[in-house]
Amino acid sequence: MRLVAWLTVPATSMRTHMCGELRREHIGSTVSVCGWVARRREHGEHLAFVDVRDHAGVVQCVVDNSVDVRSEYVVRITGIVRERPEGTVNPNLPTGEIELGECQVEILRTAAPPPFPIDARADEVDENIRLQYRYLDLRRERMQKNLRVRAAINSAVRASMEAQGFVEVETPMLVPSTPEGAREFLVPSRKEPGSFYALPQSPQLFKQLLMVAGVDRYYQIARCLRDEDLRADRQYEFMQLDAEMSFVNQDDVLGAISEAVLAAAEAATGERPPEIERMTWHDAMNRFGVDKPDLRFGIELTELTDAFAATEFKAFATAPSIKGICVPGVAADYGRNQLDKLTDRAKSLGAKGLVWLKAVAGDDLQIAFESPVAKFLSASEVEAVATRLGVVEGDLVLVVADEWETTCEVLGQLRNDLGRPPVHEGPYRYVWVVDFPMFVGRDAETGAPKPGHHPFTQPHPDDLDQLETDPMSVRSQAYDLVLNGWELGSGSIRIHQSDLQRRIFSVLGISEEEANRKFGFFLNPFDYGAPPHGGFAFGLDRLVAILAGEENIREVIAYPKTQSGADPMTNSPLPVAAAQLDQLGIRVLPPAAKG
RNA sequence: GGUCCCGUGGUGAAGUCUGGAGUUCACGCCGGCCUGUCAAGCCGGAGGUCGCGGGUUCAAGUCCCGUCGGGACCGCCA
Repeated sequence: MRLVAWLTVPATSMRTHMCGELRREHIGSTVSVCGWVARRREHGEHLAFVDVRDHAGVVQCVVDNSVDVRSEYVVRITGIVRERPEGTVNPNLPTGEIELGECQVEILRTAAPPPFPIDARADEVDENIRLQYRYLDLRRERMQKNLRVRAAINSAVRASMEAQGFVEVETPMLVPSTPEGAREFLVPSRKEPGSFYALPQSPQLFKQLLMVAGVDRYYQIARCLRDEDLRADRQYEFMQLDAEMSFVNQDDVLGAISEAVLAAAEAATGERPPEIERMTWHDAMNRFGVDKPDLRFGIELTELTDAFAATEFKAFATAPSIKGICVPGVAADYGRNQLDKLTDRAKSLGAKGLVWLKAVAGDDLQIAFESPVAKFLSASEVEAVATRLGVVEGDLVLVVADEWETTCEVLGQLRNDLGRPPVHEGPYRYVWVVDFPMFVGRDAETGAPKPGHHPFTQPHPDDLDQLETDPMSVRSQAYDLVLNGWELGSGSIRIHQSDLQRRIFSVLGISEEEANRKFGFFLNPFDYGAPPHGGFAFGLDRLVAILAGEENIREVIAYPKTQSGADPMTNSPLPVAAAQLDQLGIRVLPPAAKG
């Protein structure tokens, strides 16, 4: 973190320095600082220590105790920087070697006692109260840091994109409602009562049309809005680095976005991460059981299907896919009760069951397993599990047998449950997940394949032949960027050829008439000359949160909403006056009667 | 739409399982003392509709039902 940059704020008519920037080198100079009273320590009639805080830090001011300053008063203090007397240096404070003496105190504004302490203790305060008094919460060092990490990342992203020839174009906030995708926020039209704009869930349409327009490389730090339920990593409103490029292939896009992400990471942490590795979707599922693998820890899924080819254990005998994970050293921590809970968890994730094996010492330095199914396992099967998973005494082995995808998903979730470190721990592990399947699942009614990314994604060139014959095996040119198990964002190479687009619609079971009705406004402009193009968008809130060591994106958003979508500070959302609704031609239904 | 956790002076917690006077602890606040502290110290004080509503009971912060608010997750987020 470039803390130094935060300390150097130009002097104003009221202050010469920031509180937090004063050091030994300033000894002897007369300075003025402005800020909030962080703490006051009184020592008799004529001595008090007042810690004054601004965003750069705190400095101790020695004042006459007759001056009545209290917590969070806004003050301007003029004094002489001097060395602290021997034995009174505070090594815990960057300004701890000096203090301000002979202080003149000017009270710029008195303050009521804050509802919670403006320091690290507020980390424990009910989040609702922090949000209600967000302006006080933001006054704290942690939140000031988060705001500034965010600003540094935004700035680095802009610089990187511009250095690569991207041009920032702003797209509208009032856009048409689109039939597919996330639920939208609607904005009523006053001039056309009954008609509505939508707030953009992303600038997708507009950025692709900028490619048709010949902009070549577009980017925007764009606000996106989705009316879906909120989570630790999801808000109604969030920011994306949105980008689109012409005359490119997948490598070109990944290269450009990698550059911006690495520049952002360097700005936030001071260290440029190594080149971002790539992994196919299939590898990610096979080894980690998720399409957003957290590479900070092991416990990889290990293939066991062939080892049980001739097993007597019925649940394993017929399963298409058998895999296991080995959680090191925790066998003793899991009693029958917790193991039952793990089994329930596996079942709720879709598995038929879960086999657990505790590694214990066997004969001849061999590993043996303590497990309800141990008696069904042959010596060679035990040997295979122990060897392939690298099991040592005290490990807990979990095995799932099911369809390949279910086996992977269940074990992947258990792997995260049992092994995933908190976000602020360990290295940053970026990974591009590529070669996503073109189609995921089938429509329950029509049986047609459903698009994995969106219906305008280019299939993988090697798989074009299978599009009609074996659509589920077709890979797409869609890709995700993942950091420490969080999906930062996704993108794809788009279809710019009308014949290929028609083939995709046909596979999806969308008629030409329906395609025109639903997507014509988007695709017809392509007939005027769409260049080959592709793009990407990633969530800045998530990137900032991880780089700031926060588990929750609310901590890196100045004014976030609660899980129910409310803002405790402004009390929004609120009812509006009837006259306002009349003007918009809107009538609100009474709340539905509860049954 | 669903599952789970939480709600006690301004703040954080204990008390709830096993009902018995608004009880306790820390911080903050107010007043006093205090000339080298630094989350100062010492003495004194004020401050609560135990989220809200209903029920059971001689008696409810505590048990039951409902409801509101907050959080984690599933669904959802092409």
